[in-house]
Amino acid sequence: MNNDYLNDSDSEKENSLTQDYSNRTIKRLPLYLRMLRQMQSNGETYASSAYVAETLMIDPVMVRKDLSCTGVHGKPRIGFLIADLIPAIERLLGWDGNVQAILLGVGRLGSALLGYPGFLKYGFRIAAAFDINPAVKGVISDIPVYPPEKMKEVVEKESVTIGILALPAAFAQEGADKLVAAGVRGIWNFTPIRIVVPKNVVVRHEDLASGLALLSHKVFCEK
Amino acid sequence: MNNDYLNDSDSEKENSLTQDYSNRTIKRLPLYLRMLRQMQSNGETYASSAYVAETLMIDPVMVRKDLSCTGVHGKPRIGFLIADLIPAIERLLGWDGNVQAILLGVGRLGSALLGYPGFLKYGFRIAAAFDINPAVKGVISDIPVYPPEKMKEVVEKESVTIGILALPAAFAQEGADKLVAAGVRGIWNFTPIRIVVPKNVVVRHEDLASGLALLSHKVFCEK
DNA sequence: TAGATTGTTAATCGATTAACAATC
DNA sequence: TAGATTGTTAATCGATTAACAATC
Repeated sequence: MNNDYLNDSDSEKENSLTQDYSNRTIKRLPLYLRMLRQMQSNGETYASSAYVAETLMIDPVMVRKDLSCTGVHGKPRIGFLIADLIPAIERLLGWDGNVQAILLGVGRLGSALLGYPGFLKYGFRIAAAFDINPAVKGVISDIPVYPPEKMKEVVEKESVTIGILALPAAFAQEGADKLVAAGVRGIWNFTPIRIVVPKNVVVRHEDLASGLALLSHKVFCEK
Repeated sequence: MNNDYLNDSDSEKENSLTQDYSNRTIKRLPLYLRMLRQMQSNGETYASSAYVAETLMIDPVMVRKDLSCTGVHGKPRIGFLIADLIPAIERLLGWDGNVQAILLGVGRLGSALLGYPGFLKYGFRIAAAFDINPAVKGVISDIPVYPPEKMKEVVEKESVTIGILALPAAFAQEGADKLVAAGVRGIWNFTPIRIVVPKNVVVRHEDLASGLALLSHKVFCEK
């Protein structure tokens, strides 16, 4: 059974026969990246797994195993060369190029995502946003908002590869279809709907409810 | 090693000796809940695991196993009584009472969360928000915004149990300390910082970067 | 050298999937 | 009864943790 759509689809196989990094490793890489960048801007040259592990509260063995996926080798008694590690992680995440994205649905969540400055750190740029409602046409947070008809044109002109779905649930599948038709290769889905897409399109389902479920279950139902 | 802080801390043990539902099950429960509510509002009485599984694209065996945690028993050839399942899931998630929450940091993400109407479906209510910046004082999306000094007072008066952390990274730990001092029992952390809290406070780290990492790795680095 | 750190292999743990019995 | 569906036990798979060898 295919579980790609779930928020934490850590258990997939598909075409990952040769990869020796797990999904959990991939999810931790941004933590390392953020920390390493900070260390670098503090003037540090090497990072030891013990130090990284303690700061991020992760087991040091896991840190070494995760970092070994980058291909960078640490030096015993010294640690890993930060200047090597950062680009290696970026490459592993596909964050080295300039990834162009578009956003569908400029509601509350959509606007928040448009204004989020962090995406650039991930080599990400939201090239444009789209909304059916003509009232939101214009420019929000320096990003132009167009009607959906212009989607394909923008995707082609700007080489957009990622679509962000922030529509009301009722329009989720319709929006996904439009994104696929326009030619995106990955969809970051913020709706609670499991959208159906062709096999060659990757979907990441970002579900706030599942996170909240875990938190409130632990607070109210345990101990 | 304690991994509670990670976005997908699916591997914890702690005080869950007697529980027979896994973290992954808990994360899936909101999906079932949403679907069952929709079915109920469509006038349906029973839900079969096969139908739920197909709609949500989950293995039917897993659906049955997940639903069995609720204590509700399905009837062979018929399915599960929706009217029993809904309150059972709500109880398992702690979503049956009226959970009061407060939000720290009324920036872009914070405002989006304030305006998100979905929380009420999860039995959640944001009672108040707090921000150091006096300029944002007032009312946003019908929710009052106060200076941090009022936090403890509000937590006590409104029986607040959950704190939502939507501050800039640099103030994350400071904000967490304030939430703990004010008496919340759980923190939903939207900053990329691993905050340190006493053992009796539950933290859920909601990390968009990890989701994006998985998506872009699959799009750009696989196949 | 001694000691700190890396990096790998084996054991364990948790979650999913497969097989199948039970039930209406 | 026959057949569809539930529900449980065993096998498999993936990820973490433990143990320890290798290296500077």
